[in-house]
Amino acid sequence: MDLILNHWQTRLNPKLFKKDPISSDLGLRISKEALLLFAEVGFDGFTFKKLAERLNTTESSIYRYFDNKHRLLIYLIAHHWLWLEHQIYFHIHAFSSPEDQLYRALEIICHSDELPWPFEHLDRKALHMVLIDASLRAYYSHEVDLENKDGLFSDYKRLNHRLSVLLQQSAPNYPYPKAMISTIFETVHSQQFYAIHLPALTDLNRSEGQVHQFVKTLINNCITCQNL
Amino acid sequence: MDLILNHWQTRLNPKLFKKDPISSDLGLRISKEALLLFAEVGFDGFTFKKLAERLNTTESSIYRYFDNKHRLLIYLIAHHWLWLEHQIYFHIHAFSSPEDQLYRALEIICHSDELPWPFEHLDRKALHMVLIDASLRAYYSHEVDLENKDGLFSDYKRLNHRLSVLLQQSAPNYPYPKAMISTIFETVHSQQFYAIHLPALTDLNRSEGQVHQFVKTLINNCITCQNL
DNA sequence: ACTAAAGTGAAAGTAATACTATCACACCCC
DNA sequence: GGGGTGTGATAGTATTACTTTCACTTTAGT
Repeated sequence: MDLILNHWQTRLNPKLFKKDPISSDLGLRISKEALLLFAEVGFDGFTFKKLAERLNTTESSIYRYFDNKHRLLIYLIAHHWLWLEHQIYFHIHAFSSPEDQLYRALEIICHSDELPWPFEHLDRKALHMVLIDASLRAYYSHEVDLENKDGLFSDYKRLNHRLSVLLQQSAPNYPYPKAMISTIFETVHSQQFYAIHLPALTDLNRSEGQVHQFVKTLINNCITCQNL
Repeated sequence: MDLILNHWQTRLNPKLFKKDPISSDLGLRISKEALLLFAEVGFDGFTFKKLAERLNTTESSIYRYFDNKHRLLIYLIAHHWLWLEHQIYFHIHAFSSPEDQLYRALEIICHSDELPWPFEHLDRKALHMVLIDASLRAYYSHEVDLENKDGLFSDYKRLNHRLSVLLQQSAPNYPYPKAMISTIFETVHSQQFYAIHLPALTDLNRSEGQVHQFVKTLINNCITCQNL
């Protein structure tokens, strides 16, 4: 397990943390419990103090690992993008056409819940809820530019880029591949958020199958309809 | 001017404020300056104290009008949805087919910058920036459910509903009209956010014309391609 | 012109948050 | 047995998000 952890961990941007959380038992417990706490009380309700109490440790100890709760959130979410990218490239290389690859990628994105999950200390379901409820907080903050400069979003951006390329190859005349892919990533979470909290805004329910159908149609239309 | 203001103001949900901001000079100054401050420092940087200083008044006076900065933000943004809805229905009734109506509505949504603007005390450009930078904060909060119950998002939801109906009429076989419309509303702002802060995620620039092209293609594909 | 009510400003206070700093202790590895 | 590394405990600061109270002024009603 340490091997797996280290393999993935080393691919995370070190600027996400002050001290590598997998380098110690406390670090692992912090990331594990932080994820559960985020899922439970949301981004606004999350404080280092609450987290410290749950772990029978102190705020100062947590601050040794993470600058603030915002970076901690980005750190947790980065695991999702990193793993998603790996799974996508693991599963699509068998397909030869970029189109088939893209559709397979969409399936994986929409059913990420059901994939194997290498980070044993991070609860998959909790991460999924956090992605739905709080992932937008990860980049819609007043520190976006700074954090972007530090490369904190590079995992997400790289994945976005790779899928854009596939879309471009599948639909050479479609002019907005990047915008389409980022829209899809956002949509996958926001539609689930709506399904839970603002159901008037969507016809989808929380089942990922429906979300998958929705975004598949989006892509399908890009590829088959070239009537601009 | 008071007449115009009152006409629109009365259509805003009174739960958005504790005391009607247009009922007094201070109230008007608060909403006016709050908008500018939001645009300047973002949601996180915004405090009632800063606002009070700018207005040469006190925090307690502001609290007489608004419960907290989050509701104040929703209050400001509600003006946009209300006015957008009115403009859309003013401009589309000349068209007979739901399809034409929908396309015209898209134009209006994407070029809302250039519409006349009835709220003289609220800076249109600042509101536009706030929509791009902070509008997601309006509903992605840990109080969504409560605020939704209070009807704070009803203007947005109603607009969403009306356009969904148009889309449904234009593309009777398309199964996800609501999801498509909410995706479009979100996209119009988020793609502009990306263009400014995370340009790797989009091929659009900030010009609303490009955003318009992008979402028009989305709708166009729904209507013309029925290959599900 | 007198009164009551409403609106505002000033000041103080509370609880919580987001940190930072210091020191003592335990442990583990040469 | 000494020197780092990791942790816990305590304390402290600045800021935020509010609430409360009181005094003052303007306004509205008769």
